[in-house]
Order: sequence, then structure tokens, then C-alpha cells
Amino acid sequence: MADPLQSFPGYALRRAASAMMTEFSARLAPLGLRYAETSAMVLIEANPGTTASQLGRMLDIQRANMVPLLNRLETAGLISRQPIDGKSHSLSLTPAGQVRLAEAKTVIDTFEHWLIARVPEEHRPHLKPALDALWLGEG
Amino acid sequence: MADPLQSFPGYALRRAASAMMTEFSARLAPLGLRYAETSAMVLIEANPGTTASQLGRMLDIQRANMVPLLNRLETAGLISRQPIDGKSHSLSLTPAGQVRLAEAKTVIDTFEHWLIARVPEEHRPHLKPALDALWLGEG
DNA sequence: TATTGTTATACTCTATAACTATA
DNA sequence: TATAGTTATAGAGTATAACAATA
Repeated sequence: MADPLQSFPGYALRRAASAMMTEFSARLAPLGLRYAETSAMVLIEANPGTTASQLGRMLDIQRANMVPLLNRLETAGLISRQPIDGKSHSLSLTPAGQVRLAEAKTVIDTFEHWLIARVPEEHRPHLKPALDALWLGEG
Repeated sequence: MADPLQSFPGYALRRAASAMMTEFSARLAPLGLRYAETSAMVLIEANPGTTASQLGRMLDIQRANMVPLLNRLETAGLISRQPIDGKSHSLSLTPAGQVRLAEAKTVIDTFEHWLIARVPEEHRPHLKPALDALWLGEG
């Protein structure tokens, strides 16, 4: 079976990301976390007091879609929201959230090492810079 | 704002794929095609007479999810299904489908060149092999 | 006037289970 | 017994429009 799609870097990018996210999701599942939730918790820990809107901009998630995501984390007792002014809310991890994130971080580290190890050594140093150019590059 | 996520290749992979697929979808939209539909048409052209199940395996799309996808293409008059035996169906592009795919291929080529051009030259030759290792590599 | 949080809604892709008919 | 096509359904992520309240 001929597969002309395999010649396209863009197709390889999509298939690789899809395969890796499936694997990552499976590894997070035992913790009861999705990867979008996990990335939000990582950013909240690194930026305590940040707001939903700021978080959405960093994660490229629409403001509207942050609402159910943060609701789930709050309902699970992993984050708390404190009013800053009458409009914004300050986000922070609860003690339970800190514990859960610590567990998630070991999953992340193991996963990231596993991912990199799949890449042949001669290409390894080039992967991240190449990917960064795709999503961070001038525009 | 601290962004620890930016240190992870896996995160860069997801963001890069997401950004590129958004761009690719936008370029295909004027043709009335989604990228999943477009990739199916590419494979049908390269493997005339193939079946929905074979296609699904190549594209890593569940058999069940191929049904509405192929229905849309058939309704749009871009593909046709011919019974092989009492069970399988042979897929092929209609003349209109061939025309549409030719248009899509120019979009694909322009897009793929644009994508690669975003990657700094020294990393460029390494991107595809690295990505291939991630989704095609031993397992 | 711009921003925050929110609701409602819809679309794309993906995943699973189950059924019928056929190989 | 395994496979092809199909239906139904659900989940995850994403997108837009609109609104009230606040900065």
C-alpha cells in the first residue's frame, strides 16, 4: 500500500503529536488528570496568583474554555480561586493540588525522557529547536 | 510570567502540531475540505480500489469514524463506492474528486514548504527523521 | 473602552461497544 | 472465527458570540 502522506513533514508532525499525546494521556489517567489540566496546574504553581485569562493566553486556550477546566480542578479540590478585585480571581494550588502536581511531575519527567529516547541520537538535539521555531517563530 | 512548559519537547510537539494544523485547516477551508478528508483522498488516489478499513488502518482512524468521513466525501460527489464482494467496497475518486484533490495538492505543497521554511536551516534535515521515529519507531 | 469571568453552543477528532452480514 | 461496514454514543479539545460586571 502506497502512502504518499509519509513524505510530508506536516503529516509526520500531526501523527507524532497524536501518538505522543495518547501515550501521555494514558500515563496521566491514573492520577485522574487530563493533560490540559496538568499544564494549567504546572503554570499555576510557577505563577501563583495568576488569573484564568492570563493562563488561557499562555496555554492558547480560549477564556471560555478555561471555565470548565478550572471548575473541574476546583471541584477536585486541587486549586482554589480568591477574588483579587471585583473582576479577577487569583489562582493557587491547594495542598492536595501540590501533592497531585508533584505526582504528575514525575509522570511528566518519565514521559519526556521516554519521548526523547525514542529519537535517534543524531537528531535529538535538533527536535526541540525545530518545534519551537514552528510554534514560537516570528509568526 | 514563568513558563516551565516551554522546556518540554513533548509540549513543544503538541503546540507546534496544533499551530500547524490550524494553519493547514485554514488553507484547506476554501476548498470545503477538512484535513482528515484530504488525507483520505490522497490515499484513495494513490491506492485506487482500497477499502474503508484499509484506509482507516493507514490513517489511524477507527473504522467507525471512517463512515461519516467517507459519507461526506461521497455526498459531495468526490468519491464513489463500488461493492467488491458482499462485504467490502472499493473506493475511488470521481472526476470531480480528482479535480478537487489536484487543487488540494497545491495547497498541501505550498503549506509543507511554508512549514519547513519556518525551521532554521541547521535543524531542517533533522525534523522529519525525528518525528518519524516518534510515530513509526519500533513501538 | 477594554478586560474578566461566564453561559451557551457547535464543530472536529477520537474512542468504545455492539450489531449485521459476509469471508 | 475473523473481518467489513455500520449505528449509536460519549469524551476531549477547540471556536465563536454574547452578556454582566468591573477596571
